[in-house]
Amino acid sequence: MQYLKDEVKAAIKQAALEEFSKKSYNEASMRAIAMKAHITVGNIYRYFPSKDALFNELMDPVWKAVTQAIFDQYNEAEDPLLISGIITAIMGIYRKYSTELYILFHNSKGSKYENIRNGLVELIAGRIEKEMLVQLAQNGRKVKDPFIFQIIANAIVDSIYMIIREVGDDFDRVENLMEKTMTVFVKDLPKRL
Amino acid sequence: MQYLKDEVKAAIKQAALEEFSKKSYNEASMRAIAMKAHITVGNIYRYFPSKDALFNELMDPVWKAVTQAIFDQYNEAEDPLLISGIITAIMGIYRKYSTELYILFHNSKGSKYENIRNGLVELIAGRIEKEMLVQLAQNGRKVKDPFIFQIIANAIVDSIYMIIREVGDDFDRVENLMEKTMTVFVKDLPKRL
Amino acid sequence: MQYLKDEVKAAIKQAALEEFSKKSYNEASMRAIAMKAHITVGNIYRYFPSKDALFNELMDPVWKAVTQAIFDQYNEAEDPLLISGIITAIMGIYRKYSTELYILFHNSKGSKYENIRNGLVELIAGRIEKEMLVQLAQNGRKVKDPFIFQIIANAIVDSIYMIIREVGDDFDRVENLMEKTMTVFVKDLPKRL
Amino acid sequence: MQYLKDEVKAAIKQAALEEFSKKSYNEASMRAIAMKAHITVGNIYRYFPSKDALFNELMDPVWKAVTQAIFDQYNEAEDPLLISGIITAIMGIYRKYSTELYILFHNSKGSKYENIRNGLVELIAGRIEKEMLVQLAQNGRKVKDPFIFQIIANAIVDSIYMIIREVGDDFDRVENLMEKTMTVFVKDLPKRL
DNA sequence: AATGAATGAGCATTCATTCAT
DNA sequence: GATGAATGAATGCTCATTCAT
Repeated sequence: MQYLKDEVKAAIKQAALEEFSKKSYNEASMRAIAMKAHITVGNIYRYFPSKDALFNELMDPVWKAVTQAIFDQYNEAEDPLLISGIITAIMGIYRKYSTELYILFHNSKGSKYENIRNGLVELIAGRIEKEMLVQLAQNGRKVKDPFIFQIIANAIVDSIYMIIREVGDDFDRVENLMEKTMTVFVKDLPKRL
Repeated sequence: MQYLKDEVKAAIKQAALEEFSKKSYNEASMRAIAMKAHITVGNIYRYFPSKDALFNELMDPVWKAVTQAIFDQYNEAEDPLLISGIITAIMGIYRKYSTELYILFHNSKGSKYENIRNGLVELIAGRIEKEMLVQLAQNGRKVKDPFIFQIIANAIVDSIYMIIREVGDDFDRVENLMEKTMTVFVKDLPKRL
Repeated sequence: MQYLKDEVKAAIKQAALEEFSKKSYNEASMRAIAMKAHITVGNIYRYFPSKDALFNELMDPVWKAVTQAIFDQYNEAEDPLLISGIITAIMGIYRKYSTELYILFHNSKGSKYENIRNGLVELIAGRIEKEMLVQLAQNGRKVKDPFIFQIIANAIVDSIYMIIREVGDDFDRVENLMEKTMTVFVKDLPKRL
Repeated sequence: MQYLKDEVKAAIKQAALEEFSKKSYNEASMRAIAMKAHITVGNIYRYFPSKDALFNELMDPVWKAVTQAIFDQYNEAEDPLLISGIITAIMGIYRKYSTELYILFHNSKGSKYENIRNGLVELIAGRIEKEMLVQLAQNGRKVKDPFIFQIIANAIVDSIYMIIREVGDDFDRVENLMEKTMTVFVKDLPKRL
């Protein structure tokens, strides 16, 4: 009866994925997941010890991939194209785990993942700031309010998500838009700061 | 006793505003609102038939103002400053309803207001596209993928969100960051497209 | 409507007292208490923030009285009748809180009070042991297994409870039996050790 | 396949014995018993129709032995050594069913066995009373309040409980403490009554 | 107009028991 | 004979809403 178990577990994960993409971790309900999976609430607990564990099992691969990408970027040599490495990494992740990435970014409130999007934004903002400050200093200029780096980084993260969500499987188009977006946001950035 | 009634209603709305700006619609509690308004729970229901109605009444003016701004922009004559008109409009709304705007942008998930963001993005994207296509045409250039306008518009709206969320009540700083953001994203945009 | 509230609170406490004298803290059910009090579960929580708090409010006076008695005994000068002070104190407590004392001694498993009976036994055992070892040493004798002091102390505590439960309001008889019990258990104890 | 069945049944009983000696009837879990018996939950129900039935089948022999001992003592000729006959009987049972006796005494609350303790107390109290009254009568003395016999009997039973609980499987120590307890409580009892 | 006590459905989680295989 | 997946009622607790006063 092993195949049945696998089927049910898959059904629960699928149902949970649906529920968590509509409601945040906190608002999602185990009852709703059970209903979507056509099983009883109690039975979910044969497969996952808790709501938390279920959410974590769903998020774990994306979380690992995203943190790995962040970690790699921290340790790699300076990249002339700035955050392009991160973006490539995230695109790879999205291709595999589109819904999970959406949940991780938008509906993880209440779970241990709720700050990962911020982490990514912080990382990118830090990268941009570092680079820009160097370039601006060469011309004796300053930045009035460094919060602008957060804004740019946030826009980048959001754009990545939007492109991949809307353009989906057209790999070339995604790549083109990604490149264009980076150009629009960061090319000659010092001139506009 | 109409006078008293108005006072109480105002107190409830004020208290609700505070509660909804700290917690999302679902997480906010009628008890907490009642306490903040120095009123009993039951009494709220003499003024508002439900939590939903209270939330809606709170959001209604901002919602109207924002949709009005969108509508006006759609119908108005071409603005040489691009989307700056919309931004100005939003800043006007923000000066009047900063908290409500914050709630509308960040805590309206699940309510009927959650799509107002899309409306804004569409409008701004349309504006940018129109303007840019004109300018590019003058130089005989084209845009490969017009989706980039959606991305830029989305980034602008998201930045508004973010600025309001993080900078909050410091009106001058909000204005400065708004301006800088617009500069970074759209100044000399044709050159980067 | 204040009197009503007091009535309901009293009803809840009464119902809880009944439930907790039949089931241990862990096994007792808030639903059962609600039913006995002819109210809904949710309403209990208007009066007590948790099962724990309800139990504690019930047990607090007895607990304070018992620990006070223990504390007093620890600090008082040596009493020639050994534990008679404690016994008197406990008798006083029982007259006021018979059911609560029963619960405290027999049904507090799972609560923070679950070790108080042991504490009392330990205290009395320590007292007896101290006294006996002195007396035995004078005759060059020893005690083979000091666990016997625990047994005697336990018997004393249990007897106190039994006497008061069975004899109840007949103060003189309780006193007589208490005295007789102490005589039976500890008079000339060194000779029997 | 009767042989196999017997093995499994024995394994279940052994596992249940372990579980019930650690947790009370209510707190014990069929899952835990199944795991300890290296068997599935459902399979237990082929051997025992319910948790209750399993508990009862486990307790039955001890229960029978104890009640038999009580019955025998009631009908037997006068024993010059007072209640020592009962104690000897209980010690015999203990040697055979130490765990079951422990469960019967400490974890049978709520089951049909919870009153066996009272039976024992009554029997022992009757025995002591009878014997003491004879001895006291020889010296022309009386007992003021015969409830003291209940108290002594209760203390004895409680001590048996306690010794078994705390000393557990050290048979020699149990026997020594049993003997010492009897000495402390009933040796030269007439002198202290 | 206002109070605040009461309700009832909801939440995550557990567990004895049943039953298709 | 045995499996273990599934059930359903129970647990403590929360909260928007209702209603007698």
